[in-house]
Amino acid sequence: MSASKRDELVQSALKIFYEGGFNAIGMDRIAAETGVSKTSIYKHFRTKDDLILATLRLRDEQFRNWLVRRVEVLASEPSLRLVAVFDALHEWLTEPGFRGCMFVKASAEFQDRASPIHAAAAEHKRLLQLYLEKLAEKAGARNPAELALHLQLVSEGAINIAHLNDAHRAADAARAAARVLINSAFLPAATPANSND
Amino acid sequence: MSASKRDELVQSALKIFYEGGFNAIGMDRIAAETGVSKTSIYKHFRTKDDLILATLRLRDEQFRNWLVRRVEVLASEPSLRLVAVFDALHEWLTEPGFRGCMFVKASAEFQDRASPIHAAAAEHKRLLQLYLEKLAEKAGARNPAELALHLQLVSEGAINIAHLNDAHRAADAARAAARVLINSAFLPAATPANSND
DNA sequence: AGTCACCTTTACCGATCTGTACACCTTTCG
DNA sequence: CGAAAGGTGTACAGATCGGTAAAGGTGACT
Repeated sequence: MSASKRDELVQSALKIFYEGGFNAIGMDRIAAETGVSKTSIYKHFRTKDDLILATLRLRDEQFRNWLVRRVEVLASEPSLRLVAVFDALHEWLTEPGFRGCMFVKASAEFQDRASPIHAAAAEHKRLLQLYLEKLAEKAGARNPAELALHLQLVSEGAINIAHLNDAHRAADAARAAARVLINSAFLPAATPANSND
Repeated sequence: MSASKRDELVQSALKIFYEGGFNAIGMDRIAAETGVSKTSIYKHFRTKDDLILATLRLRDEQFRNWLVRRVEVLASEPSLRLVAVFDALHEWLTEPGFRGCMFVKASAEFQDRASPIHAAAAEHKRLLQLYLEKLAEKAGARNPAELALHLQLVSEGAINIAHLNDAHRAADAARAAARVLINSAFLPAATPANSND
């Protein structure tokens, strides 16, 4: 009972924070829109930051699960899954309710590096990078860690630009740029991308 | 007098907002840290949003000027200037005071598409894209608009990841990924990146 | 010297913020 | 049927939010 109620609360809070921002949304609004009284909310979470952390944990879990499963469905061969990541990304960016990355927003509103919220956002990005790295590894990339980071830069950029300008254009461009980077990472060291001066 | 005082105020507010966030910083704090009384601030700006808009305009001007001049110094040939953009970016990302992109933060805290602040952030990104497009055009890229967008995705992603994780790694990776994308954009259509299904 | 325009300080407004005290109601168990 | 227990809404506290009114200072120009 209490556990599932709590999950519902976090799920609702997630949506409200995502659409309205963390600082801009007050606990009164959370209580009003979730139907859970403020007193009860503070029974489950000692502070607002704790509630925000819980929503971020849920978001991290939901998003990564969604991405992994979507990629599994879209492509079965390891070499194709890297591209499939950007097909899944395309789907997300062009969704009607798309409002940017929740963790980017969280890190924008809680800049203090000591804040657990900032740390949670950083951790989410690290986990995504790790996922890409594993995909690149299975696909047999020359340098999986490097390719993963390159792809993450493109995907993060696409998320931001999609939020500010044309989402379709950004999503298409991300897919195209990713293809170029992926191809280059499998070529027999034709273009040494990491040549320093 | 009034004009330069105003500029000083905006300059100081820019720094304070950049380090503390827009919603988190109150006007009392702006008044206290700038030494300008709240009454005087509201003589120059009717609302807090107006002050924020002024800081964003200043930031846009300063950043684009800095980037253009830095690229001019770092490379004289058009074909090399595209790479130089990422050398300049590297310098910025690894600065001690780097705290992410101010416009990303602004758009994160003011998500409403009707907000002039959101629009200002979008405009900034559009202007940067235009600058990259002009560079790509002068360098003789096959598809300047597409290359510019690809490079912007990488650069935006690097700004975000640098803010959350290792800045040096992100900056290096951005430079490497940019080189790959630039090289590919000058090859005689060997890898058609924009091939749709 | 006197006047005027501007800037500052101080105090304040109503609204909203996070977080809490307390009385109430429901549920469960004896 | 009654009583202990725990979740519920109301109402509130203390602080801070954006924004303003009014009075006191300060300097420049005539």
